[in-house]
Amino acid sequence: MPRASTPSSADDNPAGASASVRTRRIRQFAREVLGYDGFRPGQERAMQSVVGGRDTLAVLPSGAGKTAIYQVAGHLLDGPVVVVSPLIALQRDQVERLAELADQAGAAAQLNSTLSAADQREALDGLRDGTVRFLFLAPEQLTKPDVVDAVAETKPALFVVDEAHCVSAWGHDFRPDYLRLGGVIEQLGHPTALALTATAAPPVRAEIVEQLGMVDAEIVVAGFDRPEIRLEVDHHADAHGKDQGVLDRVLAEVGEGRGPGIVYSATRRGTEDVATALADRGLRARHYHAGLKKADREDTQRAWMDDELDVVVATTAFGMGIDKPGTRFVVHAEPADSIDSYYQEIGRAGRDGDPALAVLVYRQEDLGLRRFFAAGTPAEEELQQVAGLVQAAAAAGMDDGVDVKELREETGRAATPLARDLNLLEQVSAVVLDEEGAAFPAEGAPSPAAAATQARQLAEHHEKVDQSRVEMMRGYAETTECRRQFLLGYFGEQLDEPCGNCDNCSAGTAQEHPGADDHDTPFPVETPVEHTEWGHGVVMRVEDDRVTVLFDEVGYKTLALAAVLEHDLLRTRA
DNA sequence: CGTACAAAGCGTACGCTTTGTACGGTGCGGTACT
Repeated sequence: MPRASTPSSADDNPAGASASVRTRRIRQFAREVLGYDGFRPGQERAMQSVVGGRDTLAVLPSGAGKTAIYQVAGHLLDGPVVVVSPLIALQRDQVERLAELADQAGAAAQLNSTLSAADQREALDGLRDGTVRFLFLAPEQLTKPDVVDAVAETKPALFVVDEAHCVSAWGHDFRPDYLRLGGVIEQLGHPTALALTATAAPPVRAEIVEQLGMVDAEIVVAGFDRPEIRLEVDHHADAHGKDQGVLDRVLAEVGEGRGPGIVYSATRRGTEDVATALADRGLRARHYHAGLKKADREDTQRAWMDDELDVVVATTAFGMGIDKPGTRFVVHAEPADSIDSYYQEIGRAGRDGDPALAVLVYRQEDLGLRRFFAAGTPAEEELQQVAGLVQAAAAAGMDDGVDVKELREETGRAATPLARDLNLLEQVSAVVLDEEGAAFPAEGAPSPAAAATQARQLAEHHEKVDQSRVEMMRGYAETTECRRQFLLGYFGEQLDEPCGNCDNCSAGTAQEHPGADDHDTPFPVETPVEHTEWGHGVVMRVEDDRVTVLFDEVGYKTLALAAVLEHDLLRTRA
């Protein structure tokens, strides 16, 4: 693999080359190596940005060729490409796909715990000697100093975070190493950073940019609308009627030849019940969730891909990396935790471009579970106790720090909340966690009481935002306006006319309402505003009698326009 | 927050209602044990 060590001309160094030279080389690579005769929306702009050495966040739909964006960089830039990918299965798929192009684009390798120690060493050696151009790994790998050192030595040209919404969705509690990627990028000498995702609402985008420490980031957003997916919501008052409603919907779709499809349920138990009921009625149905044996999960996924199933009934465990273009419907037995999640889940239907259906079978009470998952700000006393124990251990000269196991013995509480407490304290710079997860007081750490206050405030902020995201999900379920206008508005995209392909448009309840350029609206979409109580925000959505604002501190709020005007609640910011 | 299932309460002997309580999702990596 040729790697120019000292670029001799602009042509050898695309990062320093003029935009027109970059354009020429990108197009040449796309045509000759990838076999493209054109680009998908946003794709070339993202390539330009990355090859020009600029940090980039690309929000592009699945199937829009996100992989090609870093392939081109791997080809045109001097240095390897590190790709952070959330699932080992995804890493494996990507390595296999790149292997087909290995001659021109350079070999790819993965680094994870399923490999033997020898294979892990081989991957890093390959990166070092230039035979490996693309290294795929999970964020957890980058908590190991020897991995970071080995990667840093190779002076990577590009640091890619694939499925970058995970930074926001999983970073806070579930997989906190996502929040440490910004530090890793710094340790690597800040190579160009590229974040890729299919769905991210404006606040999620902002968080990705912030957490990764992206500098002057170019944000490319394209192709959000999926007009081929029909949007419907079925309302039910009682639990039994809702269960029946789910079955009826699936039976009708499959019965009339409009399968296969996915049913999403919020609980593992739910997936089993629905799959059993559908199988009893003669459908080829299986359930899928993270509690099943690995072999069963793999076999269900294989059967799904091989057209052996009418329906998979699954929790959110089923999805990322599963791309079946002929999926005809996605039925939700419970609402998702946010419109971000919902849009990603229904986006698995109709990827072939043919008509598809997304139905939310809705009961208001089902939002309770989502509210529960969004809740859980720890008590300040609890945080203070943990911060105090970490400090006391250090003061007593315990060089190994304090780990969750010791905290469990000291406090008698469960490991999960303790790990969450430590992560919160880390985020407010009160403690530092080493690669083994042991906690030490941070340099210049605030007192345990002050740290606890800050950590509680941070958790409270996350909770408010998460709860407001649940509320937006409710808004989608209960709106009588055009559902597609609602969805796209949530992502900051305006659809000027009602879509004509949702239940509200069909029923005639979706009226045309004032858009962004309507001068009668006191607060047009995207107006920065200031609320007397909630502070800074941006108008996301305008209806006849109300306005939805996304506030920095408390997330989404829908306000009655009459009350806003009467009490002067909102002011336009310059 | 809401549900399911168990335990206790009711007021008169087994069947019903009320109260209590546990549980709910996503995956990496490493370790213990076959």
